[in-house]
Amino acid sequence: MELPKQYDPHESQRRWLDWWQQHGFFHSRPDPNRQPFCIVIPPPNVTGALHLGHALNNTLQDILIRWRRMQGYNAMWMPGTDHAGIATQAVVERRLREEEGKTRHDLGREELVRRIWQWKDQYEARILNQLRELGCSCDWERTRFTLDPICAKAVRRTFFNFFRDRLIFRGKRLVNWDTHLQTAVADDEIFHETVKGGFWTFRYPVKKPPSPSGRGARGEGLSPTPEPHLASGSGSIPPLTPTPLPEGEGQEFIRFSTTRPETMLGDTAVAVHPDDPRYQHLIGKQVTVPLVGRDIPIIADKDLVDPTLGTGAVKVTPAHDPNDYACGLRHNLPMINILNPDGTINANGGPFAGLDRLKARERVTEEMEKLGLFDGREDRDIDLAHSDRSKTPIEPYLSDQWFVKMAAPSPQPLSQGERGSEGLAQMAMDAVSDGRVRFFPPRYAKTYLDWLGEKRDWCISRQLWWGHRIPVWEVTFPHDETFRTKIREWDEIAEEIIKSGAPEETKQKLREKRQAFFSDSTGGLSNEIFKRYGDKVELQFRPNEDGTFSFLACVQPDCESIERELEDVFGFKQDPDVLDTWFSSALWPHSTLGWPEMTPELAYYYPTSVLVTSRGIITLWVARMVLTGLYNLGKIPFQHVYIHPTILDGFGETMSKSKGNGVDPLDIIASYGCDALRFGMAQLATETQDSRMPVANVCPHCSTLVPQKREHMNMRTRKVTCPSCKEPFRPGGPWSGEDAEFKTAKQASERFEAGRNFANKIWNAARFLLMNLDGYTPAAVRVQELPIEDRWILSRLATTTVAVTESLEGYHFSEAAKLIYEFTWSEFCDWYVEMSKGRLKDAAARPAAQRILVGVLDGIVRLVHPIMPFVAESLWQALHEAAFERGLPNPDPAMESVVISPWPAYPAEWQDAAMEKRLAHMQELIRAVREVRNRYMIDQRRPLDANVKCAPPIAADFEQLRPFILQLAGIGKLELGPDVGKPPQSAGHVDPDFEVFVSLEGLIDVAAELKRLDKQIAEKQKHLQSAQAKLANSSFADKAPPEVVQQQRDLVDELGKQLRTLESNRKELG
RNA sequence: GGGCGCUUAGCUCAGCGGCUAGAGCACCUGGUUUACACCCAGGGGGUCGGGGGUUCGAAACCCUCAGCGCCCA
Repeated sequence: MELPKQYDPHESQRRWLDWWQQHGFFHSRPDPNRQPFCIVIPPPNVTGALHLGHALNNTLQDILIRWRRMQGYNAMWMPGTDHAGIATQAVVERRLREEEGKTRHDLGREELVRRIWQWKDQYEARILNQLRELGCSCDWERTRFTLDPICAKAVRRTFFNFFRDRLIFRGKRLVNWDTHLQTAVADDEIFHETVKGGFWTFRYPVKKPPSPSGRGARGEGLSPTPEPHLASGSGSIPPLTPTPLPEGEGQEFIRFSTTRPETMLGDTAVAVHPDDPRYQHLIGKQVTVPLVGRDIPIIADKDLVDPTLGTGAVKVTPAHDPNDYACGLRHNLPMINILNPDGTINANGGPFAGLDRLKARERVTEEMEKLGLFDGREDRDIDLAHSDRSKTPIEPYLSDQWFVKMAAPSPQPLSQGERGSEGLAQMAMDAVSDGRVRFFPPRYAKTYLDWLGEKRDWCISRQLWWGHRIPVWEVTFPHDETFRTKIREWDEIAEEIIKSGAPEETKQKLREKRQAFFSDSTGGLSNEIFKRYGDKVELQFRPNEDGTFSFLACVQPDCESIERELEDVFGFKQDPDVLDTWFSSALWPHSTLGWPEMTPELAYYYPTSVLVTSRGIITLWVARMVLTGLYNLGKIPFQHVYIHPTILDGFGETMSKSKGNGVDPLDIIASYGCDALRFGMAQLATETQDSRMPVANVCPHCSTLVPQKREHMNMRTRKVTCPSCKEPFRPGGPWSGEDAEFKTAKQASERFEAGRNFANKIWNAARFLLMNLDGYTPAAVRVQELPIEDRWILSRLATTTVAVTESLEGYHFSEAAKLIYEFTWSEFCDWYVEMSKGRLKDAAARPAAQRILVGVLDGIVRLVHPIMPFVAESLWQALHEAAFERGLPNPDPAMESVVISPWPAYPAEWQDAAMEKRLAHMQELIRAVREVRNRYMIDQRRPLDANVKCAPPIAADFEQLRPFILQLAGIGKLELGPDVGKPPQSAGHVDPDFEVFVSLEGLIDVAAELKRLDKQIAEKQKHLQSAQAKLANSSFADKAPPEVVQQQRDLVDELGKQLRTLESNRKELG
């Protein structure tokens, strides 16, 4: 049997992808007799195609899955995709704008969502295909999507339970508001950019007789969390009539600076540092906000104010700045919202209402100047938050949002999950602190714990149309004092009960109390709802800012008829918002397995074994999966979290399709093959955080790699001239469509050459074997009976196998790849295969040599399979023909596919360090002779004579290895032994255990040889001196471990000996 | 501002208290020996970012400075 000369990765990919699939090797079923190993994929966004970052993430998962499958685990890799709410909607909306000039409002909710589903179908297919092409051994039959009915049910159930347990609430909160898209965006959906701005200084007049204000009363306190006092609408704040300024001497002012003058319209305090002597006398006094005529207090706040900055006084706008917001909560300040959702000033801005905020900024400044209260402006660079989606500046904005409570006492009696009196965040922190969930590398646990430790409530609502719609229906009632009191009473009772008591009993009590309340209240509606739907509907009450009240009804999953009745019969309306994408992703490890149904899959595979992801989403995703897993099931979602590096481009920038530096894995596969891509991915998975991957454009005319330059990114360059063939092309990037004039380059990176070459190397090693397997007979191998070279390679194989296994256990993918590469290339191919060539021609030695060759190659193919499955399968199948029964130490009929073959493990006693040293002597000897031959440019075919002076045991080894030494070093006559002399004209090499002299009669260049010897002597002397200096240092001998001291002594002896030899050689020459 | 990292050969990276600091690519020399030129043999190339400290001993540990990246404010 003969293989082609070169490995063809594409042919291999074509053959095995379908074949694996047809044989169902990737499908797993629950089997109580086997141990599961399960990974859920981090579901890629359907926003766009995968890039190399995904290739890395998924290759590593596949390596783990394939390896564990070989180890006999029942391995299951759950695939799927994520709907990626805002990102996907934004992409579709942008296309709508560009291609049809329409907005989402032109289409309407239903039609827009339909279009996004179309987009999703297209990209989901593309993504899943990319994963298949990467060789991912996912259990494809189980593929899920975060918006599919199975996942939706889990979302509904979780939301309902949270709602029932009072862990979800609606409140006014300061959010990152995208005025362009008119939605709140999460913290991770914004980026900071320094822009040119200003720093204005103003002054407010201090009122003389400080008037006690009635403002600042507490909120109603009916909501599970205290709400800040909300003041919006002209009813609750003083009239917007500019007050005439106090005249005359003695008028005091307080000066402050701001980067956003328009926010003065919403100021509700001025803060100073409590210890600042300049302002002591002003604390507690009032100032007037001139433009709106509002009196506000001067307060002391040590957290908000840094007395060393600016004037030491700070205006406080709680509704429009995060720090001010916190201050407002501390001091119970009113929160005045001055913005409309589109970023224009609302009615609270009085005369400025209707102006865009930037226009208002100018106008406010002008008006203040007219009043003589403007003290100048300076230029300043401002670090401004921008929306990732619309690229417009973010406004901190007070709006209605839904939240999950992170710190509240978790009312466990009502939930099915784990007990945790400290709240959801603490529960998730404990799982990592006590080691139930382990991070690899461990330092990433800090990111997780620090973030959860802040226990910030999780804003889960998004003003979008694409996503899981919030399952809450609302109906509003007018203000009614009796009703209000009743509700408060009921609410207090409910609170009290939730905080204490045993599960079932409590639930029952709560039902009774509620029943009692409903039956005698004016809430005939709620009474009716409760009677009709029981616990299918969870009702809550909420006082609104305007004095009205709302019923909020959360409906259990699978109750569509109830939802319809609520709307049609009772006049409820569903909340228009959808849930944050991360809400559904947070459930991924159990929703994909069928929760809330207790499916066989959930019982068997959960908790999963390991989660593989990048550090960017430890907080957003990993933490929340742990949290919901514990809440919903009382169990962690995964035992290990492996965090892999982030791939950056050659300039150290993160890869992204929009920049044009994000490489499509299919481009790499096209250039180098999938095995090469995967090997490259494994290679760069070290413990570092980032890995650079310089990107090149592949010239579409001549395939030359043209390095990407910064100016090629972001579609800034349309034409590049190939330096090799001089033809023009367009560099790779986020272009929409083809260019009429220039072909567009694919992208590549030479870092994948190593993998391509390695695949070819293994291929050719196998090719060599297969050409020499005639007459192969399987037989058990008894290591004691083998010659030195066989024992050496088996020792190396056994040692490598253990090391590879340990590397994978510790998620050291790069180490595993390196070990397999070095063993295969530098030991098996470079030495063992070379040594075998003679033996294969020797009828007596041939059968044993064949067995070892086949056995070792079989081991290599298995070891490399998780990383390079295609070449592994090709060779596995090729071996079937010539050596169906194979394996060490006892041959067995081979498995149908390498995918299901057992992971190698060899007898520990095969590992023999002494044997490895003995062969290393031979390698050193051969290298020395080759070096002399190269240096003197002696023809490869001309035999050289060599004398080797060494102790008898070493000579005995060399004697055994004589045929290999002659063959590999090209030696004609070889003298061995302790009494062997140095030929008169010769070049040599001094090793601690032997000296070798190559006879160079008639060839020697005495001057060159002297020069070389002098260099060697100088090196040895330098080394000897440093070793002697160490020993001369008395504290070294005293404090260093004895074996280290002895090591140095031996080194000094050895170097002395070598020096004497070198010097005598020199003397003979000179 | 806080945190996590990074800075080692021309490039991309290993090494993370003790042999003369390594690999791949690139570079130089020589090679059509029927496994492989995606190859073989050999070679050159680094005061391990700067400074200070701990230690018998530091690329590695600590401090500090400079530069870079990311995350959180």
